[in-house]
Amino acid sequence: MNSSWVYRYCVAMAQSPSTTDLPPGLALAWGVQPAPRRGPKPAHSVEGIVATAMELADESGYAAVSMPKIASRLGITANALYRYLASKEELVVLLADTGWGPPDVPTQPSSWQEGVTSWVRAFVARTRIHPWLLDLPVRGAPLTPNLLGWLEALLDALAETGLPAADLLGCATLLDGYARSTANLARDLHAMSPSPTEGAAVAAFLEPLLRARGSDVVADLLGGAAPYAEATFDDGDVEFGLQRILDGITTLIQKRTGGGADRRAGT
Amino acid sequence: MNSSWVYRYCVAMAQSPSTTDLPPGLALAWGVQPAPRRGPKPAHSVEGIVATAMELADESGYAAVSMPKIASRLGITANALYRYLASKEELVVLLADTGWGPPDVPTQPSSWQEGVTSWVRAFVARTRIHPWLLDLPVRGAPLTPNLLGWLEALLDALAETGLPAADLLGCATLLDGYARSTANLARDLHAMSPSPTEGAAVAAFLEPLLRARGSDVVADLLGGAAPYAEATFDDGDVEFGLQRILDGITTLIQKRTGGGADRRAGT
DNA sequence: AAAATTAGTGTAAGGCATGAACAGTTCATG
DNA sequence: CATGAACTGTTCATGCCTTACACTAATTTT
Repeated sequence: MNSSWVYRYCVAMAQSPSTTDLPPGLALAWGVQPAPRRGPKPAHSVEGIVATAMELADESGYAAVSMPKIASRLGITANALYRYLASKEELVVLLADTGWGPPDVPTQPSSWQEGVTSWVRAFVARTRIHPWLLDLPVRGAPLTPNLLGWLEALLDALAETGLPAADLLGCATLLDGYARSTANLARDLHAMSPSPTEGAAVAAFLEPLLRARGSDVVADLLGGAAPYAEATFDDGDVEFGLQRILDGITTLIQKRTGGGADRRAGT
Repeated sequence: MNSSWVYRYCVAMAQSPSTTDLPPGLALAWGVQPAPRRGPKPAHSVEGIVATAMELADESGYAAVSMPKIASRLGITANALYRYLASKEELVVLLADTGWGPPDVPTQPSSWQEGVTSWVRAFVARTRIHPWLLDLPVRGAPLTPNLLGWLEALLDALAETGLPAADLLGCATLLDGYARSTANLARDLHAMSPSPTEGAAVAAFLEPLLRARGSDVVADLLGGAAPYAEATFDDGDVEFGLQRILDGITTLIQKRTGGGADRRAGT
């Protein structure tokens, strides 16, 4: 298993030739002080702009976050924003970091299972507060303080397993992906208004087509879907997959400690 | 564990009052014949439009798929496309179905592990052929033939475990999410040109900051990142997390068969 | 005070999805 | 066979979006 996360760090930085000119938003996110300025005092601040963007996102989703809307809410024109931000992409980076915030997980979990579980729960809870976090077009590695804080928290929890570093990375990637998928699913379900009658209509449309081509398993599910009328995605849904992953990691620990070095990771 | 997938089916259909007017793209995807037309013969077809959109996506990514671009490539104006499609969202649905295509997995795997493994591999392989599949803004349930085909294939493979239906859904959701996350990661890594020297510069920038706030685990990873110079995301990376999930499902099977009914799913 | 630098405005270009009105083509029916 | 309905593709238009450039006004340094 190559260390995929580490890759993302390195690779995403391909554009930054020196430490002084970092990729958009990075220096800002890390609070690097810009050189003292000479002209008129800025009437606004990057923090204020990001906060306004977050307001918009909280109210109407990520699609509503546009430069003109942010600017007009601040009483300036869209172009003025570009005195504070190099591009919208930079805003998105800062928005992600601010939206995620610091990870709120217990620092001293009683077991690695508990630590990982609360991490995943905290992750999903965060996306419930700010659903638009899942819509942010963030590509590449997490490089901002809070995003790295989340990663650190997860790795800290996993470190208690005593697994080698390469395995920790693999597990972190697995869990991060799971948390993200689950949060996405929960968001999708929450976003659509459940209407059992019309859902049944589609089931009636699809079921014969599915049966006709032999997709019986899916057809059965669809047919049996009517009973499940409440569309809430409860914590049990989050828990199920998580439990499988925890069990899988447990098996890995046994393999690593008991089975000796007969197999390399992932095989 | 509520049956999350099934939810998605029902809920997504909330907009379709009757079978005759289905949500955008659904009837088309299922090949429902439209009523015989009277006017002039259409110079183009939905299939052709989707194929052109796929060309554009393959060449320049999903961002390049715009109505004007598709239209100009077909020699018509953008508005003419709306004689074939109700909206861009509909195009995206068809694009997803066409891009994924039928699942190419062995129909008779020798074990459920093998079946699931080849499903995940096929999934990831597909996203390597059409990376833009991961960018499509598809919300809600898979309701098109090929997407349901992929789900069916996964459930078929999982059915060999003998687990109850509710568990199968949970496992399918878990695996689908994993495959998607992994594919996303692989795509991100592949998309960025790896440049170890500059990656090291960022590591040098970040490491002291991370150490200063006590993020030693991440800092160590970052420091040790230099050796990993090749940015390929090999099959081992896909395999690692998959193996954990397979182990987790194995544990679940043991729990379900051996442990009796002392615990409900996911607890 | 003068010069340099910067904040915000106005203008504008180029891109996007999509709506409405319209011209021309073709088919079904009288 | 003719006529009208239906349909395709065009033009015109709206309202978004990001972002580049030139300009004015304010402020700090020299």
